[in-house]
Amino acid sequence: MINQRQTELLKLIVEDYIKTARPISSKSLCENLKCSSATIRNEMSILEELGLLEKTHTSSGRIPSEKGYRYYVDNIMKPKELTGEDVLKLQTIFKNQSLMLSDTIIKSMEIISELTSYTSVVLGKSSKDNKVSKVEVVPLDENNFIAIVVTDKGHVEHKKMFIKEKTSISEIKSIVDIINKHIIGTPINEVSKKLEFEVKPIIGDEIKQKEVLYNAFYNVFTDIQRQNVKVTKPSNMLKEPEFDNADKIRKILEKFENREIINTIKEEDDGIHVYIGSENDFDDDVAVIKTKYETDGEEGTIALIGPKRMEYDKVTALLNYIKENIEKE
Amino acid sequence: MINQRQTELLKLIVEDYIKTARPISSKSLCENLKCSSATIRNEMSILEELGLLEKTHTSSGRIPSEKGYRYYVDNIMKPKELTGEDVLKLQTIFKNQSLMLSDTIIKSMEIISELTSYTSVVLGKSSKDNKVSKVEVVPLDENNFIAIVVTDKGHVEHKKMFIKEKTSISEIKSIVDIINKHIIGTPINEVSKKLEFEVKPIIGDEIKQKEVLYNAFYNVFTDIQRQNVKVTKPSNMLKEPEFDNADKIRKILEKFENREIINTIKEEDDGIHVYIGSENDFDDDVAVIKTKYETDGEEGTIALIGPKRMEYDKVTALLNYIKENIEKE
DNA sequence: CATTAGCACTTGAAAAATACAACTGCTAAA
DNA sequence: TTTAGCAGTTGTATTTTTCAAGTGCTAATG
Repeated sequence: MINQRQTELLKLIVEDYIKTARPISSKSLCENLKCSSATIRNEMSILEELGLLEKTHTSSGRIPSEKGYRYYVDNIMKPKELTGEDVLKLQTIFKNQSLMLSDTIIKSMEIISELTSYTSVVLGKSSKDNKVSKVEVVPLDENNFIAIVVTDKGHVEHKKMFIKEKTSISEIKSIVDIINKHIIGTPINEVSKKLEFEVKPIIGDEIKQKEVLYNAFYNVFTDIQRQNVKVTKPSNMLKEPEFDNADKIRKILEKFENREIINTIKEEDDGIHVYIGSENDFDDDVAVIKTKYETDGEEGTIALIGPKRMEYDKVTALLNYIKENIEKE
Repeated sequence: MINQRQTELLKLIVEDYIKTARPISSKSLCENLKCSSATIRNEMSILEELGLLEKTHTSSGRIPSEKGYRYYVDNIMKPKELTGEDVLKLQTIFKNQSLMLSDTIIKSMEIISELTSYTSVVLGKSSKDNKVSKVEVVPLDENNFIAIVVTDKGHVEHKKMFIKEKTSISEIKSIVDIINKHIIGTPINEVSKKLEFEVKPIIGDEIKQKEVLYNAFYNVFTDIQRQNVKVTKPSNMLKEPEFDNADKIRKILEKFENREIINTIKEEDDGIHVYIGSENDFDDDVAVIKTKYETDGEEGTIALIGPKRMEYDKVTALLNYIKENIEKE
């Protein structure tokens, strides 16, 4: 454990460094801590010994180490009170009742990205609460059809079907009727099973093109549960001075463009989690703050990505606010 | 006009510079042009006088000027023959008949982006060929409904409607029936007009919540004609050495993230067009090659964005191939 | 007249040298 | 325990040096 003054010192250094991105000297903290620079230097070297501070070179001021940030986040920082202005901006999104939930989430995360000038990520998909409430086929011509599925939570998905042999709409209709009969009211995560074991056998007897049709619907149902990824403004966070290097920017950009890395954002635990530097898959200078959300019809993860030198208190408060508002809807 | 040898010289310099990104010296071209470096220097200074070549400093080799690239593109370059391998990759997309047209376009442009390591942009929207073929409302609860519109070319759009007063599905149905009666078969660009002058008056007499319902549908129809933007891998082109500078990368990145700039990609003229350096809105070191496409149900622009030092011959050939394949579908 | 050899000259890039400001660590005194 | 004072360290910015890679020009050549 570190003492009162050391805690205060660490707090000052972290918060000052977050603001300025420059190593903090002992002299600059005299006023705040009401003691001489020499005293502060003594305390600093203790914190350095503990691995909470680092120097960029022998005679430089101190910066927080990864462990220092972690200590700050876990033990020192308090979530920041949101400003009225910020709340107002977010409320205009949450109050708009004709937005679909998934759009509300995306829009609110875009706002956070703007408020913090970091980068936001939303990983969302329809949850298993969704039950199929309508299955429909619209013919385009004799070979092409559109399959549409709607769930009771308002998720709509569609897919084109191409059937080699000319097919009458009545043939299709009869299949859709069968599917409707068996599938309506089924939670989407159970649809595949039902399709396989209840619908397929029946269709098999009736229609020749069963395979294509069956597959088309199978795909629509799969798509409904697809992870949706939305990344906002990578350039935002890349403006921070730690990324003032073409190669570093390119490396991070590629990660944003790479679905696999983005999928590692997915959060399984409840609560708001902070991943600092080596704790995340982006870069040692990057921090990720994320939280799972789970609500009627939609679930996923929202995350903010920025420099390790992130305004943790503000971001934590904002994410929490969004999570609560999403989940109470 | 420039003579035979000067043309050959300009061609060699442009193509060599595109490959290497280094100024081209007179000596390095001796073998190709079968004359001494002094002769080449003489020719070079003529081309420089004409504004087709530039030096990076007094004693450097030559690089093409913007005008030099333009001359190369307009008068020297011939579209490159595509390799069998490239064609094969693209054909697997075009032959997949269960892809919707808009997905085919996006996927094929992703492939081009990969083949060239530049960045591709697709600006697409459903064309006015689309006629409304089905309008439907699915109820979620007493206050919320999903409005769905399908066109005869297979475009599907949906929107959530929130209605303050509890509304029975039969009330809604009657409106949908009216809309269906008047709107089916109408080209989407005429729907707003019809909605305003034919449907609105009738609804006004029948239902109290007309405003909200009417607006919801109005919005769905508007959305169907919305410009869709798809940008692939900005990081691709930013790997080129001319962008080896954090600030330059950030500037260009922002343009990619800014819808307004992206919308300037839109091309009105037929054919394949090249915009070099100051001719485009991105950066003096950037070139944009784009072409309009227009096909049954979908229209828009496809573009490739890369360094001014772009493989114009290859990109032109690829874009042309895509355009032709889209339009013959 | 077009071409070329030869050479002086220019320049950027890389490496080395210099100067300086901003810190720290340590010692000894309060 | 705190602090004043000072020697010592290091990065950064600036200047200097060196060097290779080119060019432009002149005069000779076919």
